Amino acid sequence: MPVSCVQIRELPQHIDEEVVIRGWMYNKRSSGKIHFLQLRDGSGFVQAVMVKNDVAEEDFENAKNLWFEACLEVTGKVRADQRAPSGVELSVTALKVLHNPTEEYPIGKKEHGIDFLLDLRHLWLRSQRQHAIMKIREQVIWTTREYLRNNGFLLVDSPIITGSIGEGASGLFDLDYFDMGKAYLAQTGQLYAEAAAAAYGKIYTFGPTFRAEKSKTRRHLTEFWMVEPEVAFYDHEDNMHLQEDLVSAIVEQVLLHCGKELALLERDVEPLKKVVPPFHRITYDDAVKKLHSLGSDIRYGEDFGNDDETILTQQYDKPVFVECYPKKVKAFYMKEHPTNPDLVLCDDLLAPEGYGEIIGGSQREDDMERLVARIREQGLPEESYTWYLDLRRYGTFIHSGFGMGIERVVAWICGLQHIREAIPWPRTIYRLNP
RNA sequence: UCCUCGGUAGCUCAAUCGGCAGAGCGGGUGGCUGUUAACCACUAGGUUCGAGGUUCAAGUCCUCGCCGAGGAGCCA
Repeated sequence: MPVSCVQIRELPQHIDEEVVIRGWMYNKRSSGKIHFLQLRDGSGFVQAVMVKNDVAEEDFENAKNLWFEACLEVTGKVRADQRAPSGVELSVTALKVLHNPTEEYPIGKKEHGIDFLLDLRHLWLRSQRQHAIMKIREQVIWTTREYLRNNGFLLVDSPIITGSIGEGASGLFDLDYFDMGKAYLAQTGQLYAEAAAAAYGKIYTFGPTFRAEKSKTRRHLTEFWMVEPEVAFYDHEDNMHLQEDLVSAIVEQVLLHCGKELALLERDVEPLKKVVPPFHRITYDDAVKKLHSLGSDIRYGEDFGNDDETILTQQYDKPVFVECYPKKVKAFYMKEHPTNPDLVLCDDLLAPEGYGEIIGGSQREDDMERLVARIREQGLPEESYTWYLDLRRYGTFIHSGFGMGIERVVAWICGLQHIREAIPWPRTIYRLNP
């Protein structure tokens, strides 16, 4: 019977069988007459044990000369072993070296600095830690899509190259677009999402967005992924329900499917287990009062600084909504508060443990007159918004939506120090490669 | 754009008051049949980011520049 090629993940189903696995050797320990080859194939990790007397002399000699990250095809018998972290080991019977590097692998077994690792991001992704983060990122995205699909949302992606501007002229990347002048990389899909909501009711966009702001913090990337649901006939209240439901579903599914990854990241899961609806709520007005009592010098009418966000989230054991900000610090499309014209019907969702804002949402202004007034107030070019105003001209409707930053959610759930580990190829103001 | 900190071996970092530039990991050689960031012995490895200055003497002090990190602002 020919020996079958299997993935490392499947090894427990092949105990006492002889199999072939293909992968990379990420570490090796060796005695004079026994080699321990640590192998990785993307599906899992396993130790291949090579005993001198059990293999051809040439194979044993070849193993001795392997460099880290050598690509191997290993034949061996699968053996249950309590000493192995995964419970199985491979007793090697034959070794085929598919590629043995001739240079030292630059990423060592001890710690490295962040700059060095980011320069080697293409190799760094091979590490167990980065693999765990990518797995959780995938779970976050998958659950988001699944949740929205199961709840009747239609995916209607927005363009990445746009002619008109989104929320304002600042922070946009521009490029030359044939003979049509400047085009811009989208910083939000929201205006398009509103058009899609008028067409199909419950929709969402999901894609990369771009901010050219020179932000230099652990919460910022110049390119990041955002999911933006937009729902016809949802008001501010419905909107927040949707947000807490979605975030809770994401955390629940990560806890359910990514226990190993969270453990590898040494993430304390107790705070995550508390992430169930309803989330805490506080109005902007009350939040300012609370911050004052906690020693902040924030002035009423200002947006929160990062310190304020951190102080505020430390008061709660799960995510907290901050509602109804002053109109003048928020975007033009947010709906005016029904009883206080100085406020808007919006919410920021702040993640606990100091992570801060992961969602920004609002009910949208559906009144044509007020919306035009707001565009003029903020000095925005009215002519850029003609199609957007059509949404108020033809069957205007109550609607709400929000944007959730995927990397910020991943960074929070994984307990990362910096958002740049939450995306495969981070783009920051000083980093364009790899 | 602003504030703070940093740049020393391939990597992570030491180097006291300005007084012989070091360790761990990685590399090389040898040893070891159960290692878990394996261990033990030996060994090679340096334009101390760059330019200028002070000094008998500069990794260390001064000036300028380059690069990076953290934070502020802005935001998801």
